[in-house]
Amino acid sequence: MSAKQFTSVWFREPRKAASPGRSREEIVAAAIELLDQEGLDGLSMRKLGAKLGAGATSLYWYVAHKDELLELVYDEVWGEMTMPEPEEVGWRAAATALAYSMRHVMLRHPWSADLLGRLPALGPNAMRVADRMRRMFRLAGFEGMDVDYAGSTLTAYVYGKTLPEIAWNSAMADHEYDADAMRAMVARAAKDYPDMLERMNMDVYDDPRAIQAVAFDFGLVSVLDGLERRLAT
Amino acid sequence: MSAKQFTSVWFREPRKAASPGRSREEIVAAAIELLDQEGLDGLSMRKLGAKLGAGATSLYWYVAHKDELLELVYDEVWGEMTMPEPEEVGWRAAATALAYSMRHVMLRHPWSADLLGRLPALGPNAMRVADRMRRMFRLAGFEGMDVDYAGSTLTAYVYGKTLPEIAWNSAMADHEYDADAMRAMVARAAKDYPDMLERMNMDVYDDPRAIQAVAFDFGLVSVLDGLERRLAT
DNA sequence: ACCTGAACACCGTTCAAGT
DNA sequence: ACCTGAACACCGTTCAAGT
Repeated sequence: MSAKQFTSVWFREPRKAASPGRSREEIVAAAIELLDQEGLDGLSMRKLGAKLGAGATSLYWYVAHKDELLELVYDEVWGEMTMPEPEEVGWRAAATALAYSMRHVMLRHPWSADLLGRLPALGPNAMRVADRMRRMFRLAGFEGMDVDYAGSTLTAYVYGKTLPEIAWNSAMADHEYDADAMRAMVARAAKDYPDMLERMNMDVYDDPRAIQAVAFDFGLVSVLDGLERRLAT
Repeated sequence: MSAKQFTSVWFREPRKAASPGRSREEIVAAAIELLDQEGLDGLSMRKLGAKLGAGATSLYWYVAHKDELLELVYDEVWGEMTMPEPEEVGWRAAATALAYSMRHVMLRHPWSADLLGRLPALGPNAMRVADRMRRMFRLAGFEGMDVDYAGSTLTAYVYGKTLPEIAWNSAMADHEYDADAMRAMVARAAKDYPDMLERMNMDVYDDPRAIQAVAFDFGLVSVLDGLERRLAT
């Protein structure tokens, strides 16, 4: 119906670059600070304006709407992801390092989980990582579209695994954590499934963070093994 | 700080079950209808009340807050996921079927992507799927915590892969899709990376849905191969 | 060129009051 | 037991007006 073309912040020239007023950089930095402190719900145009000592709506001069601001902020997240040059360490070590870096950046900025996979990743930092990842998988031996497929398999795993971790962490941060109470609750939900109840006796609920770390590595190794297997055939 | 215990709709008795007034089932059904029509942003307590011919705030008698309503709705999503009995078809066929079913349910209810991984999955339908998945991976040969790890590897992949698909689809639905314009835009973003530009000539942008389907299968096979490899060692 | 304030059309949630 | 309406404290965004 709507004839609007798809667009993105990255395709609009920023308003005059430098000059007197506020800059995009300043706004983005303040936004990230607010996000780290208060989460995604804590970022409102009004609060951000106030933080910058500006009127509630003055940000609309720099940014067409809130989503553009989020696109900007989102690319900063990509900027924090680090990864060795695949040519130097080999593809598998590079892939492992990238996966861990993605996970740590997400855990450090829990709000980023709500942006990942939802916003177009067309900023310069996202591009840099995407390029490195492509080179990594070509080095491994993938060709044509398989390079893309391998890349999205890896990122899908990392993302899909880390997001629930973040949700769990934040639910736990908002509440008093009590391993036994938790166990009792889950046991109640699982009461009809003897096979699930067996899990209750394990130490899953005593040190959830440690378990999460082991689980992440287990899956990562599996995914990389699976990709490696495709190269062999 | 807050001493509140973690809780969930599933741990509060529903208000008197049957009886005259509205029922949870009725409310949940209306909520899903609204969600399918207007997406997550389209679901407000006021609109849902109106749809049920009730005052804006009468829903608060059935549900403590909006998140509880979402937990209820979320479990319906799990209820739509189908999966053969692993004992009958073998673990790998069952895992493949489950993965595809998850993907299809998510694509059918795009709003569910915002709930998956974010809300605790403690409802009866979620439990049923979780139990079947556990039995599936035990049948495969996993033991102890590895059963969990294998399960969360699979769901992480499906979820992490499908969510960006949904975001892409909805961005495209809101805009006029033009393969060449899209190509030009991405090319511009990738201008510094010759390796990425090479991709532009492929047919990625001509039939995105078909490519997504192939990509999903590629990754799924890889993940299952990787899990299978762990069993061998 | 940059910023402001008022205004519009929304939210979720609480709560005293009604039947 | 169930539902209502008014009220509170918020949202994103538009826009005419100011400097």
